[in-house]
Amino acid sequence: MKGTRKIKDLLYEQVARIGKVFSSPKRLELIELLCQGEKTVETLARDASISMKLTSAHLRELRGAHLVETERRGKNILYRLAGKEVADLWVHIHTLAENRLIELQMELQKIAAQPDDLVPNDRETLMKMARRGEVVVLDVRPTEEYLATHLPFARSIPIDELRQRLAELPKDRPIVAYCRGPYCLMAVDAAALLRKEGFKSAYLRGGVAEWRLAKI
Amino acid sequence: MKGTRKIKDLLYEQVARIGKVFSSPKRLELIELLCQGEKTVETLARDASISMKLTSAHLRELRGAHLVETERRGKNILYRLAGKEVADLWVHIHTLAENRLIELQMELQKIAAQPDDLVPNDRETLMKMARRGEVVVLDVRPTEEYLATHLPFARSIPIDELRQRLAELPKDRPIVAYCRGPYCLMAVDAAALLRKEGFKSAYLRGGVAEWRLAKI
DNA sequence: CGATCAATCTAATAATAATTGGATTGATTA
DNA sequence: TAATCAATCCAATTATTATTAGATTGATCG
Repeated sequence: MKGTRKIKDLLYEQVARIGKVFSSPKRLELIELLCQGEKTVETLARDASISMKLTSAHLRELRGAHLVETERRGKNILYRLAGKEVADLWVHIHTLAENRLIELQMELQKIAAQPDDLVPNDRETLMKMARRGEVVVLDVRPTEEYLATHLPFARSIPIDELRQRLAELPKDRPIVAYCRGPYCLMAVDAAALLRKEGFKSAYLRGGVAEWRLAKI
Repeated sequence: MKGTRKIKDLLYEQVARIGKVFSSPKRLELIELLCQGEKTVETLARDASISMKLTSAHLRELRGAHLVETERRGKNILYRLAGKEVADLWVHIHTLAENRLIELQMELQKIAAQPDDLVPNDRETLMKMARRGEVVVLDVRPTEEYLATHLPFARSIPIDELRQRLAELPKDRPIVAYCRGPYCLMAVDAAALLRKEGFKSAYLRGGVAEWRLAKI
């Protein structure tokens, strides 16, 4: 009742350290990238379109909050998330944002490749269909990310190679593309391309992190 | 692939708006208070030990992110969370913080009233015992908060009145106190007092928000 | 070993956010 | 209607953060 205030301030202060990490757009993007698997600073910088110095500074923050771990591999330093719960929190935060911020909803709607690039709504039936080969689940992320983890039954064709490798895909069954997550846009582009080429295309909004959390 | 960057920045920017709200200790405390039910600015300011102006400013941020709603009631303005998901995210964030930050773990350990003020670990058995009257679940928050929501089978004795009302409690059965959450400390104080007075006391770390989320 | 590369550290500057004081709004009460 | 109260708005002043530049570290490779 008396000296409680100082303790409380200390406790909330600590929790806010975690919150701060999620308060910068760039850091959020880095976290989403790390959800795809471990990466070097260079790769992260390139994928997030920021300088290496700035990337390094942001990663420093992440490390300070114990949300990522590092490991030296030769010349490079690999970063990875310190646990699945970090990916989970990212999903929780962006989900809340999508629920609450009309602005974000509107932006996301604009992105939708085509009104009828239908997003299969129910994961279980999608998996059932994928298992039976009634749909093709297509991972359009870079190969390394596919190798790190991917959805069950997914095939890998990185978005850059898609145009050249269209022949590998069937025209009679729907092709469901996915990428890193709802802000990645590779899957949207892939779906649009496929549709233009006469395939039955669709895409998933989420990536592996969203999928994992939904399964639990 | 081309003008993607601008869109991405916009999207992450939006999500970061939510993250920013959770990046300030004071705002976190306000959120936890709002998890207990709707409150006026004055009440929030008092409970969080900050000036009304500053409280108002922080609440403005919360409102800007659509995480709280307001309603005028006579002279006062009531604030409430805009949805359960907001409380959920608060729980998710502080849980991650407790898992990742050793500093926070240490602080929380220091608080523990007594090594043997055992926290009943399993919610279901606790509820079973409460239903049968084998334990007394005691809500030590202010009465208004108890009225807004409380745990099943809980009795209300605000911490301020506890010393005067000890006679209402049994000495033969354990008394499990709880309050707003792990950073509130009222339950710890209550448990310490009860123990000193010869009761079998314990306390829960979580409050109603933590309980709700765990049940789902 | 000297050169190169990936990444970090340090310090400086630019951009944002927190906090406080003074004036203002909307509702209530004398 | 004037006085009061709760809360907000506005502007100014302080802290904190983000970002960039320059020097430095640790590992590899010729």
